[in-house]
Amino acid sequence: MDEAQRQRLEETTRYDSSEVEGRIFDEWMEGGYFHPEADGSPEENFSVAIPPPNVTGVLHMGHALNGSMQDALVRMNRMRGRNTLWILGTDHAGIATQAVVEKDLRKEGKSRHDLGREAFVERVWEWKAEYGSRIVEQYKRLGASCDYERERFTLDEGYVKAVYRVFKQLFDKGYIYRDNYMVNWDPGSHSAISDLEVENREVEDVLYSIDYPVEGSEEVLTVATVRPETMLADTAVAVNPDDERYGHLVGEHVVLPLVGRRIPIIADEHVDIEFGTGALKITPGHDPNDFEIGRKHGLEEIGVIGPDGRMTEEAGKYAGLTAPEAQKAVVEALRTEGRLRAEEPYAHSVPFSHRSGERIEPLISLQWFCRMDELARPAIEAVERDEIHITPSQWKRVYLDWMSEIRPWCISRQLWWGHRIPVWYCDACEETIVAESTPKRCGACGGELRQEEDVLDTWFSSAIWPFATLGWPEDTPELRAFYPTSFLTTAREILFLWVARMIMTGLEFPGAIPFRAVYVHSVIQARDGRRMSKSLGTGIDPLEEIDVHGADALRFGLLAMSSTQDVRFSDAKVQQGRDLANKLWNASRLILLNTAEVEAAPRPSAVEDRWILSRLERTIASVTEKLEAYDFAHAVQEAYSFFWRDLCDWYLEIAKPRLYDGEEEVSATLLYTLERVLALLHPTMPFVTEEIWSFHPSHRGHLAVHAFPRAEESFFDEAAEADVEGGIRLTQRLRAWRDLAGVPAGAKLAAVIDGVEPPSFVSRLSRVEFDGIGAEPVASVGPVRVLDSDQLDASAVAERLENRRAELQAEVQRGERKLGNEGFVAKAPADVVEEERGKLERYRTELAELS
RNA sequence: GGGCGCGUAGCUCAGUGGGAGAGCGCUCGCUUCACACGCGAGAGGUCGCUGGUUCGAAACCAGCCGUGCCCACCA
Repeated sequence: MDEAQRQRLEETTRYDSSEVEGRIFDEWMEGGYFHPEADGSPEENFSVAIPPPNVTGVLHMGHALNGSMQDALVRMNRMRGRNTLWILGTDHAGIATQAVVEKDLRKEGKSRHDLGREAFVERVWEWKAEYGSRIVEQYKRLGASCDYERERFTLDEGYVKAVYRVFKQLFDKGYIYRDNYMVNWDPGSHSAISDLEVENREVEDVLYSIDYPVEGSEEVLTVATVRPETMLADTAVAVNPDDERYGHLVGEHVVLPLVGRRIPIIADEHVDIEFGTGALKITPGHDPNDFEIGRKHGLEEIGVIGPDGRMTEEAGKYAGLTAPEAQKAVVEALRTEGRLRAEEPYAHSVPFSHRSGERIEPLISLQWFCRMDELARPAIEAVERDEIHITPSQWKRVYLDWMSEIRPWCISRQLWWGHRIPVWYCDACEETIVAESTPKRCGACGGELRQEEDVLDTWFSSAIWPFATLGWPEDTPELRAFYPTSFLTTAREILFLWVARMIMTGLEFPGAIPFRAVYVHSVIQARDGRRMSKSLGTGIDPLEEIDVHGADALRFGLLAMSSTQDVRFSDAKVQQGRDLANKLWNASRLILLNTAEVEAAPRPSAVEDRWILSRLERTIASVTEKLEAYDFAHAVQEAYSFFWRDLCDWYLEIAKPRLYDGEEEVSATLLYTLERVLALLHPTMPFVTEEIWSFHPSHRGHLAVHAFPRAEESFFDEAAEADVEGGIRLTQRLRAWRDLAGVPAGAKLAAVIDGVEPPSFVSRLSRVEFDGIGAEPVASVGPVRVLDSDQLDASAVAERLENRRAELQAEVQRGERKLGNEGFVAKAPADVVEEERGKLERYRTELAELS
């Protein structure tokens, strides 16, 4: 520490994160600490693939929490000397990004169709170049020690190669196929989406009962529906085969009102006899259940609603109306014809697009699918056998349950931004070619080729993130050094969407699990318990928190508030983090500005030195263990408690006289303790610890690459802990006694010791002199007999005495009752009984002394 | 409909078989020479309800009430 540094330390009584963080981050980058060479094996190295944020995204609280957790483990392992890679990148986020750019275009009064595909995609790339690095910069603000030199993007040239290789191989294996099938059509993004991108919401609809006349009979079949407009596409009415009411009608026909089409009455066990009238209209073209039933019975599939959400030509006179308009018109027409038997409010859950928020329109369309069952099998085994360990453990069950019922995945999207599906069609000979790079002409007939228009689901490319980012399918040094990665932290909402798929592709392609452990973290809710969301206005911006309180404060706060269950965002915890950073700074000032010029080393010369070293090493052991078990909340709170309570409140106060005397032993011990505390806290609070480290006499390189402490068990010292903690308790009791007896804060009390001499600090910290003479004892606090003086308020002392007596009597009663219970004495473990006896003895003795 | 959670101090949360904890807030007292983003001392809880198991339950079991999330094709 030079003169300038000393001066800065002396003058700065408050830690200012905003002055420090940018500077420190630059130093780390210049040091190149986050950019490892691709050496060594995955077993000895440590690597993490960041869940790639959307390129359109801005850092939200989920990223901040997830990043804080990953960085804590990444930094700890880097400090342990492991070759550590935290790979970062962004996801092209097909729908989201396309939507952003289309919105821009609309402001210019244009649509993507005005530009044409090529120009539009070009435009998205321009947008990406300008805004795509925003979130990466925001991760830097958090202090995330990612390898920013290896940043990847899911549409990088190399990444596209990986995606195409995967597509081709899955196609060749027969897993990927094209089919006319019912899909979730999202009218908002104008694309099919997968089952996982659909969310069900409770909706108040109207349930309409409609009479369908039975052909050649006076009977009617009444069906119930919330979507009467789809009746235009009905191709059957189904009843349960066991339904005695309708047995005679199966095989007959009804005449579809408004349409006049003759449709059969069929029997299918899917129909619930109890629901409504027990007759179900079948619309294979617009309902997933009806679709299944229709395929089973070979029914015609009619589509009356088009991809634009409007009625098609098939809908006859309703063509051109939107579905809701058609619904109104159909209901009106049915009413006029007297076919509408009933309408009643009906609450049920309805699928909505997770992307656009619009109500899903089930449609039959020609899409690409991927069969998942074969891919799932090894992915199930890997988790069952704990080759991939999921924490908290209940998510293992959830994962396995979902995987065991996995269904085909619709992987095509009717978008322009994304990986265009590597399939080419020859119109001349109807050949379909799947290739990893663009073929020139049709291999069969030499004809012109036309590429599939659709792109792949964004999650198809994120599914290969852990190995595609390392250069697969090439055999790169990165892949050899860092795959499989060490662990993955994630929000549970993408357990299926992403995590499960990475496991499947990892096992299928590189042939190994993508990570050894998965940690599912809590969701941080808004302060009021609602979910944080932009649309609700409940979001809390992590960058604002960083601006105001510092990245360290936010990181500490998020880790401290995290849990295995969802938690509400706690400003208090962030503030606790900020206070901790400030306290670290000031405790360090006390130490660094007052220690003698000695080497940092454990040099205990008093019982309190042995105590603090014991507590330090125990804390290191415990915090490390908790970090490794992903128990971040307890890890940081335990470190906090050791530093603030043990080190600052007690040890520093006890050690001050020796420190000011320039004693070498205490200086060495303090510098040693500080060094280890800084290193221990660095993974969670990297900035403030790095900044303080630059003033520490042991400082050589940066703390980011300094050794992480390993607990020295030889310093564990139960005897010293018992002595000092006894002294602490006595000090606290004396202080409390003074306070309650009305003694002025600054006054010194006279007393004598009756019994074992307490540790020497007790007298100073409690402001009680133990060499009093003359006056009469007026009270006992443990072994201390407080002597009478004019500092004492006689009535307060008497009251205090009376209160204590009452307390003790209650305690004695409790003990006697417990030990008088024969069952307890006979059945409780001996040590528990012994402890009870000891306590009772002590309380009786003290009570006797008071009388 | 199935599954998984949660209900502990005013607030946010720990605690999983032997006398209720933390942070914040609150009260009282401190310009004590690192820090008022501080120091010292306090108040505050029949651990959702009812039964059960146990010598002993906040914790284990059952039921109920309240609440959240995930999955699911009853129109």
